[in-house]
Amino acid sequence: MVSKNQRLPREVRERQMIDAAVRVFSRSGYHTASVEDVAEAAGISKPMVYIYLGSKERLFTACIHREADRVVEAVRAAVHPGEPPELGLWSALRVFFRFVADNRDSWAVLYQQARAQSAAFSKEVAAARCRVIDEITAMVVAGTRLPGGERIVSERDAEILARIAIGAADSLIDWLLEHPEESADSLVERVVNLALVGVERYNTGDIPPP
Amino acid sequence: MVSKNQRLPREVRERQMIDAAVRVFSRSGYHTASVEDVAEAAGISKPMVYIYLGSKERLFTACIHREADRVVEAVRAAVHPGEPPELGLWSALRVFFRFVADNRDSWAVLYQQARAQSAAFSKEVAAARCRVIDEITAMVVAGTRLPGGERIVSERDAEILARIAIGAADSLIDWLLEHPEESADSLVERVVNLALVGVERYNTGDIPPP
Amino acid sequence: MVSKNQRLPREVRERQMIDAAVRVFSRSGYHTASVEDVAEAAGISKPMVYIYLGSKERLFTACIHREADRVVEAVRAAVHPGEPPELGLWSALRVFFRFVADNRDSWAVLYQQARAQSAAFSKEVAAARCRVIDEITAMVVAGTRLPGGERIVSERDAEILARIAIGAADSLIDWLLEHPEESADSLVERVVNLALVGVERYNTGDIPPP
Amino acid sequence: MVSKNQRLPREVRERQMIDAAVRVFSRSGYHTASVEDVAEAAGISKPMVYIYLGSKERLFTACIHREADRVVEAVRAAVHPGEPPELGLWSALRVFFRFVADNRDSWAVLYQQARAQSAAFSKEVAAARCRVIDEITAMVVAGTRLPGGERIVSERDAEILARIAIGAADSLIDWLLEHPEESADSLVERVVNLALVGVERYNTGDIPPP
DNA sequence: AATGAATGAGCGTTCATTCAT
DNA sequence: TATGAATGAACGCTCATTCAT
Repeated sequence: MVSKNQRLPREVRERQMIDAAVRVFSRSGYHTASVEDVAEAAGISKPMVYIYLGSKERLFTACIHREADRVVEAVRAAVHPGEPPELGLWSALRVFFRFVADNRDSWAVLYQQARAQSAAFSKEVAAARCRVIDEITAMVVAGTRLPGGERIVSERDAEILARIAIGAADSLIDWLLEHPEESADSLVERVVNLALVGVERYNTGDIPPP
Repeated sequence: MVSKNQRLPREVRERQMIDAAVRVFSRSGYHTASVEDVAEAAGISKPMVYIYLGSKERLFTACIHREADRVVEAVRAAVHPGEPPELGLWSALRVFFRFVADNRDSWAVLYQQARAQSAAFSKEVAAARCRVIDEITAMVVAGTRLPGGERIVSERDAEILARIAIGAADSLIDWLLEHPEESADSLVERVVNLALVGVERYNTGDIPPP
Repeated sequence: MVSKNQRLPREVRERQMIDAAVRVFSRSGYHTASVEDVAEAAGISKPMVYIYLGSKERLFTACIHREADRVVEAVRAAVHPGEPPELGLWSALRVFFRFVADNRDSWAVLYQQARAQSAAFSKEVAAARCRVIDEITAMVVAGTRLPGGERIVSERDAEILARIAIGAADSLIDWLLEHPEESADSLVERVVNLALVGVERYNTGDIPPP
Repeated sequence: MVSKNQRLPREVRERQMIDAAVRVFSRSGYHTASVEDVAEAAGISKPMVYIYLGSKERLFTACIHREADRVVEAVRAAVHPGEPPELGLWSALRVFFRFVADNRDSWAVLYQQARAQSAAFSKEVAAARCRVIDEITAMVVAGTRLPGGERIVSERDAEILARIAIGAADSLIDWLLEHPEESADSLVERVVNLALVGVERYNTGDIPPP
């Protein structure tokens, strides 16, 4: 660990703190984790957290903001403008799943911890979470447009699909943890295949439309 | 409000407490809610909670157990033995979605709160949550069997489908809260239609297999 | 254990309670023991204690009174009026030691517990303890009178001797507990012999008067 | 009173706390005294006690350790290596009595409070108390050796003598409290004289060997 | 810039005590 | 007579937060 009492530029210190906070909040939960725990994990003293971030709540908010930025960025980077939209939808979903699988701490803070706290906890937290949802929705909208540009799913349905994707990703993370022999990619493969199986069965008349 | 200091049999009081606890834990989160809050919501004094349930943790565990029982029971009741399995799958899923939508507090405690607390919080809580997942998995397994009895999805894939259903239901609950004009049933309708749209597009070649 | 809900005369119930209380207070200490513990040990319900004794403090006081009576009685019974006083002193001391050794719970409540509570705990407790001290003092006074009736130790010195006897008995009880192979009688034998050794050494000049 | 919120080095504060705790525990008893009481007596706030000492039990243990050190040190300092053992015994006893008389709070905590708590309270407390007993026993052993070096009392009897000394000192402290006109020294004088009286009477045949 | 020292406020828990039956 | 049901009050302990250096 780095030696104590180092003078570091504010920006660096702040990143250290948020890194530590994401890790700690993810593993212990927002309330169980103490500010002391975070400071210790960041290798600094408690008052530093207050000097830089102001309060535990603001520290948590900062975590949410940064992690929301990271997901949004990852998803955006996966949608290539020139690409045929359908492929874009699938590859973007793959990127999103992979992000969730590869950044469990980030996701746990952003999604599970943020939701478990009282809804009125912070308007800002809700807003940041919304940005992620909106981004995924936008991705779905883009990916479900026909080549000609017409929509085949309404805005509202796109939202629903986005939520399903998010919920599925969140829920499957637990499953991944319990099955270490699977990877994020193999999981996506399975999900896609399952969709195709469904399609097949409809085609063959195995499944009657409900 | 009923007059205080009523002498009620233990069984009744205990149910009142758990009812109140589910409500309070769901809205404030496990750590934010104090035992006093729960007692007040149940119309009794704090020591009663300890006399009957022993500790905050045991109170929470009791909530999880009871709510897990309720979901499992609801899903089981929806699977009718004589029915063709495919219909069974759809109707059972519908029942599950409706349960989640109609019992937001129960679900929030059972799923969101239970997950947000550190995994080591209580073995029992994890076990109770598992029972729900297993039940849904069993339902999916039953519903994805061909009429002849052969399986078309592996055990593992059935688990994945169950998780997707759970995650989707959980995630869509937020969406329902933000769209009060929709009902659980109309939501399920949308989800089913979206699935069919996907099928259509595959059939027409709009969507290439990924 | 006796069957519950028996109607017993007050006197009997009260004795049961005090018996139980002495046992419980002695083993757990006054504050650590709860009224519930005492009630349970007596095979009755908590409110009974309050109906009969009124409060925890009064229950404790009752214990002290009864046990003080018992010591006083035991010591008195050991002092036979006709007996030459010197023999009386020794035999009474022996009786006192034996009582302490044979009634550890009583003594622990009467002496150790009563002293450890704040001095202002109860005037009555102090008074009851005083009765024991006074009784032992009287015994010492009687035992240190010359055959002719003249005193060889002052009232004040008799008090001191009594205190020494009490303190020694109390302190040696621990020693007895740690040496189960010794009995109260063998211990008294040792103490007496030690006194004689001291005398011998004075006589032979081994020990210079301090 | 000193102004609040003084920043003092840990070592100093810790001593203040233990000083206050000894005083408070001695006067109110371990259970009756609250940590708040101790904090107040030390002129600090409650959390400080926990930051430095960790728990009420550890605070009490710290008191026992420190006071045991003090008695042991006092007794050791009184035994001068060159001195003839017999004189050593008497002077060391005198020092011990004086210590007990001059440090009533210390003694009450070390002996009375420590004993009144359930034996299972803390192994450490029992161990610390043992150190005192052992020290006094060693002193008695040293003081009852003949000039030539031979023993005249067995190890076991030395232990008994030590217990008697301790018990007598403890018991006589109450007597001293009730007779403020006496001092520790005058009390020791009385005790020694009483021993001599006994010797005289044996010599003159007034007291028959029991 | 950085931290050891310090505290106000609150929570989980217990217990002596009372009420209603 | 006897008890299950119920509570007010207090205590041990923690933690977010601030002050003084």
